[in-house]
Amino acid sequence: MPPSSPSLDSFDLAILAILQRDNTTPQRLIGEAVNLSAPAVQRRIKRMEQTGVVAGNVAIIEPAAVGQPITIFVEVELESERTELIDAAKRQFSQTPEVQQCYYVTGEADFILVITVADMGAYEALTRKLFFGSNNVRKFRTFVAMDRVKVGLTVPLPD
Amino acid sequence: MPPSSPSLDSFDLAILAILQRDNTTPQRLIGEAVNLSAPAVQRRIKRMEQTGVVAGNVAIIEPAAVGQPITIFVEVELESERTELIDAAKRQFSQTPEVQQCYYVTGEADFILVITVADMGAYEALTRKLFFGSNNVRKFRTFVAMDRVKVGLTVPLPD
DNA sequence: TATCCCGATGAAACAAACTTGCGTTTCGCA
DNA sequence: TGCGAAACGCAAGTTTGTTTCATCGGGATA
Repeated sequence: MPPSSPSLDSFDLAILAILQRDNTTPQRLIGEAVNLSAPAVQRRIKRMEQTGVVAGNVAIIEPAAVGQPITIFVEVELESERTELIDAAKRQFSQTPEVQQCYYVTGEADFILVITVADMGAYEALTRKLFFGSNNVRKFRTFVAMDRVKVGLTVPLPD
Repeated sequence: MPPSSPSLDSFDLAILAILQRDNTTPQRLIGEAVNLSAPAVQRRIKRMEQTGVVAGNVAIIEPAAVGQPITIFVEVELESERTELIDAAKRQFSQTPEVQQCYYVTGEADFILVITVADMGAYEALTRKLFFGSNNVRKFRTFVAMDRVKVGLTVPLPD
């Protein structure tokens, strides 16, 4: 459980705006941009990492470059919404590497998945494993991405 | 346009696996993990960044910590699929900060959006701007995320 | 088979960035 | 007015990133 965050001031937000665009930016440059010394920047970053405001620092890999050029969305509807079955589904989706993102949602579906695969054959095999293999999936709808218009985990920051 | 990548060997893939989990890992440690010297690691990373295999280095921000606790999926169906209108929609979605991800897809919808907002009021306002404001949106379906089961841009890497 | 060339490597030197300690300032509150 | 907590900047120390350079194969060619 992340420690509660004591709320962020405008310095923190300005720092976050930079880091979520490029976290290799030197603290010195960040400092110049926000009018703070490098150590001050460093302390704030450290605090936000410890409190969970910054959830991670990662390199973004181009899927096509590593043989996973196809992105697919799937809406999954379950037969039963018993808690244990929901949890079992969450667990299975989480453990599947091809499932890049998984959300439990309200509405006409129960889950929405973002899946990354090498080709449609791989997707077909995955559906067999994840959906047909489970007798708790009532149905699922597939959307193949023709264009990844905007991709990222960037969050809009308040002013 | 990213320069073509000459294909990656097992060293590159091992390095990528580490970086997409934590890109603050020192090159020295990466070197130990993959049996390479730090300079060798550094050259490979640099090359992969230049060829576009590594598309970015970013901090992941917890949306709830910056006042955007609600994640919403939207399937958007357009009235017309004329190229210019598609492109106009792509442009508008790309420019909207609350639209974190946008995909142009095949199937029963034209676009799938991942949206981040502070509350349902903000979402309602956004729908007015993006969908009702445009007379090219035939309909849209909303899915509110109750649980962000798995989030990230991690790509499965070949062995 | 010998030779040349190319690309990648590791060791070491170097530069840059990160991190810590410390004295000072600021600000809220008694 | 005085006290304490929190944050600051500076400067020193440490770690990390980067460049240089000599060397090591692997392949193509003669």
